[in-house]
Amino acid sequence: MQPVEYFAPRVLAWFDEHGRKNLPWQDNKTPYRVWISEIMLQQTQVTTVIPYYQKFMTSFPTVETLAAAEQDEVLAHWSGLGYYARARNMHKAAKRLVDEFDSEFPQSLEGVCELPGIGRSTAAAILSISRGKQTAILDGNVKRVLARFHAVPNWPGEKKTEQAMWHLAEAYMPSQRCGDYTQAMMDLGATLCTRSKPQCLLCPLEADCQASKTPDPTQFPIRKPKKAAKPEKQIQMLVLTDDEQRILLEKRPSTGIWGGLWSLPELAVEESIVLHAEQRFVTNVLSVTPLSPFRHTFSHYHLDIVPSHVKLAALKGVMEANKYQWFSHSDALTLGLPTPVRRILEQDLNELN
DNA sequence: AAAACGGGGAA
DNA sequence: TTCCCAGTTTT
Repeated sequence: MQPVEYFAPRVLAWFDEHGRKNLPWQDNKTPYRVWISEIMLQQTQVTTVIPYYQKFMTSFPTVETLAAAEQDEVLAHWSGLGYYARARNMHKAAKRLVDEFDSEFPQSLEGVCELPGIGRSTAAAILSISRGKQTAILDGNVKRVLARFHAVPNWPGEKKTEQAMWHLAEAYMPSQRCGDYTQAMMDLGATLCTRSKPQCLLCPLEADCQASKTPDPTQFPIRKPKKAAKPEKQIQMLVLTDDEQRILLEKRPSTGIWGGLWSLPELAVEESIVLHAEQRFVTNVLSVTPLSPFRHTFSHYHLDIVPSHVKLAALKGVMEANKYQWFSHSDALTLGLPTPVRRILEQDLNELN
């Protein structure tokens, strides 16, 4: 592998040849103009940002004009870009700059990071591009370039990994042409070292890029570990009715899933409805009619519900007080019911009457 | 349908 | 400190 000091010159030479240098925010690179562009570019592609940026700069050419504007007016200029909290943060930061910093952008990374909506990477981009400071960025583009160059074996979302990547980013940051280097790294990630279909053959770093030596460089950065597939559970639910079309509901325990709500009696899918119901409710089953099964998804598992409509003869035994109760169909729908239970009752009405 | 994105704010 | 979210695009 080539020494660290070869990295930036290659990137800069590529930038001189292929980088973008005529974007609206690339002339008159004041901290204010770079700041606005970086905030807009955080969430949106260059081609979308350009017209927004131009209109924004026409309306708010300076930090003073932005600070003096009404929030509604600022948000109107943001309309369509999304993440509106960032426009609000930006407006707040503009007021703070004018009121507390005499309209001057801070010189230090720490100072810039104090402003709402500006974190370490955005602060570094502003200072390197507008003031030539040697401050490294680590945005999504740079993370991808570095993760591939070193074939980083861990997910960059882990704080340990991200910390290591910050060290890499700072190690490669040159002391000259800092702004061009920042822009070059963003361009490299955006145009060559893309998430899918990277153009490794055109990349100035290809010779020493560890990922490019693997069969599939797009395996880097390592993807976020997807949380384990949700388990699947199955349950039968019974719409038990008596000779007056009333429905038997069961009050659930106050803790756990659907705590305190009224629900339908349940049984395992492999159990016989007739045997189970006749034993549990000490009566005779007159008929069983299947309703449509469906899936209900919780945050942590899928529940496949197999509902049936069951007509019972008069109850012979006494049931636990308060736990079970008969309700007319319309009364039942006024209760606190879990969503799938409400769905079954509505379905029951449609399919049987 | 799910991941990515950079920072804020809740836990 | 660490975790989760916003709102849209991309895959």
